[in-house]
Amino acid sequence: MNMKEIAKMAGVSVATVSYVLNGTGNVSEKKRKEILEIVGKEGYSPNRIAKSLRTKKSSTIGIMVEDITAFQTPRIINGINEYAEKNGYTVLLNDMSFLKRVGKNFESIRHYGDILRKEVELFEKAQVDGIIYVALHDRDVSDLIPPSKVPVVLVYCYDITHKNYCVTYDNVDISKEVARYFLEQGHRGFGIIWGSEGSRPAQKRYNGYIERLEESGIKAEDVWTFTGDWEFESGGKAYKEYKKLRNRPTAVFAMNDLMAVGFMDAALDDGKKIPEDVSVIGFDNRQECCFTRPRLTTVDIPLEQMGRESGRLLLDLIKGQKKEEKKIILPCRFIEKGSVTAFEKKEELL
Amino acid sequence: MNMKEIAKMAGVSVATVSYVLNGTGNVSEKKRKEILEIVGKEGYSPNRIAKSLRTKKSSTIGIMVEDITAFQTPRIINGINEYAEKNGYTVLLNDMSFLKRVGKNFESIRHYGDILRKEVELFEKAQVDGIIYVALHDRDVSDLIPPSKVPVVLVYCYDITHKNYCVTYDNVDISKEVARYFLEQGHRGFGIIWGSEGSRPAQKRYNGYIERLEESGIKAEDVWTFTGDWEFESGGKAYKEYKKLRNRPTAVFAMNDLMAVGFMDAALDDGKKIPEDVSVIGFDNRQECCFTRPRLTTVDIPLEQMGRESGRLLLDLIKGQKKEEKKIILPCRFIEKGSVTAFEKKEELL
DNA sequence: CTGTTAGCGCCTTCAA
DNA sequence: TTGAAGGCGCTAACAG
Repeated sequence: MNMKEIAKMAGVSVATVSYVLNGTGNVSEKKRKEILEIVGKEGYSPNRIAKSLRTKKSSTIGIMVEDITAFQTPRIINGINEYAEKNGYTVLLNDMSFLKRVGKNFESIRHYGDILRKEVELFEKAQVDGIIYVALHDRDVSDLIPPSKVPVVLVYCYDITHKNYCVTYDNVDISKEVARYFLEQGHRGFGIIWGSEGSRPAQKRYNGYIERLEESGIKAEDVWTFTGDWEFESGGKAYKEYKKLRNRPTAVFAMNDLMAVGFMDAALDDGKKIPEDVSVIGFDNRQECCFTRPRLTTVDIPLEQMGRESGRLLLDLIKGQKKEEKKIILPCRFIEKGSVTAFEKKEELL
Repeated sequence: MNMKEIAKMAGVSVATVSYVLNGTGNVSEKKRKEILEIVGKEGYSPNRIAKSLRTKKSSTIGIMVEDITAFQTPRIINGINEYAEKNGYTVLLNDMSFLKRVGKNFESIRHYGDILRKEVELFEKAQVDGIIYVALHDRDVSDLIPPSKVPVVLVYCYDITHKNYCVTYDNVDISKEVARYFLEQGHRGFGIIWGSEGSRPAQKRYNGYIERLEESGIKAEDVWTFTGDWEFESGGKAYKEYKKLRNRPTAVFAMNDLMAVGFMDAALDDGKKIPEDVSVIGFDNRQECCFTRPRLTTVDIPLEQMGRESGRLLLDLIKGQKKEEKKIILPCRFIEKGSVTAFEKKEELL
């Protein structure tokens, strides 16, 4: 079934059918209805390939994901896909499987420039109208993504050169929220387990946490700090250091769930009670950590929403809209579970 | 840059260029080289859209996933994508987000026939050469997937009518392996927590488990059985029943990780020690369960491999190969962790 | 061995 | 308001 046949059935020319279907041109209401009826009855819809060839638009966007098995990726794809489909776009997926290739050594992804170039080319050959790049780890990816003829939006990463559009989440406010929550529960001794050194998200989480604590009169130098590397094992190392302290904080904010669970695991192995002896809050709301005992209080990143917003941004860019702001920042959500104890006699502790 | 320009530069006709690029037709070695050199220098590659329009082949396969946030989906996509890309195919993704729509009530997916039809049509319009359908839950999906003009392969589900090709994993052998492992560790009292009634995978897991136990002289009627519904909560219910038993088995095989963890959680809440008081084995190797205390001994499903094999099968079908066998069954892998105790004096227990 | 040419299905300019 | 016709880039007869 093609336009020619529809036109014949309706007794009009293909042009008229095209006008009706695309809402271009002026067609009398009568013919319009006749044509639409036939189109409906026949279940006809234009051949996208032919249309693309003609219009140089494919109504297709490409999603490049650094690794689809990374915890954040599926929810982000979910958001993108939802938005794209709702707007008549189809999604091409490309998974670069970087976890297998580089393990945890994210920086070495830089050496895979040829793969990235190849994938972008692949997408361009497939005539995608735009590209969304979903990172494996929240980090600076400036100059990583090769220049492309079509618009590009980055998700779950950032670009210090501000050359690229990116969609990310807010670290500062939610870290303040974490501090506030600890304070509200009556905690007065605080610790923080850093992600890797030099990480911007880590710096922001630190800043937010400390700022809120300082508001309540707690000094930054009184906050116990341990620098980890985002991995489970460094949570255990953090606990070893924690144990050496004279005044052990009752409230520990780990900058991600893996370190939080590593810390908890080591503490439990050591016979400590959680949350009674030490309370812990994580970050990421990873599925891996949803059945720990106690359940980990944590922070959920708005991944679906990041997906949707990146889709929206990309489609706007495709339509030629100019965007002043290169960065979209979405708020996180605090997830209260069971890894923080509440002190009843809050006043006494002050 | 198009073929015409390349042809002009090489002083030949477009047909010759096409012949060279596609390896069709006979072209003199000399012209061949000249053309390839120019193509290489210009970084030219044929427009896929135009090619598709002409050949009615898109070198694209569509993946329909019932839900990309289901635990098995990303690894399956990973396998498909890897195989497809290696063979020059591009992947279109379509996520139907059924978890949001139907929750755990998988059977009601049947009522979403219109969505399925729409998605298949969408893929057909996009001219995919074949479709892979990835289910949310391992169940019978016969007559669920609307007929399509292109080959279809189902993954992580089955079709009792044998109309469709499907790729799945072996339940029987691995369940025997579970029983064997318990026996080897010296266990002599056994239990099993069923998935939902009427589930084929559950029946097979039961059969394998029991068969191996019977080989060692344990009678089926002596195996404590509880019927759950695959969910976390039913693990807790199972524990309540378990507690009422006079002769409590030391070895419990839960047919999935969620029920296993639900059981463990209830047991731990009740002051029991795991694995000392009761040992547990799960099924699925879900990420959600990787940080329980103790770590859950379980069964890993070969998801990436299922993805790769479904890709291979689909591409073979696209090329017109006839396949005798409608079903590909891949073996699972036993994952030994810490939720099973070993009795030292195994002989005495016999 | 190589070139000419007729479409694939659609959009869009131009003319009526 | 409508229709005729060219062409998007490519493939594959067919002719030479």
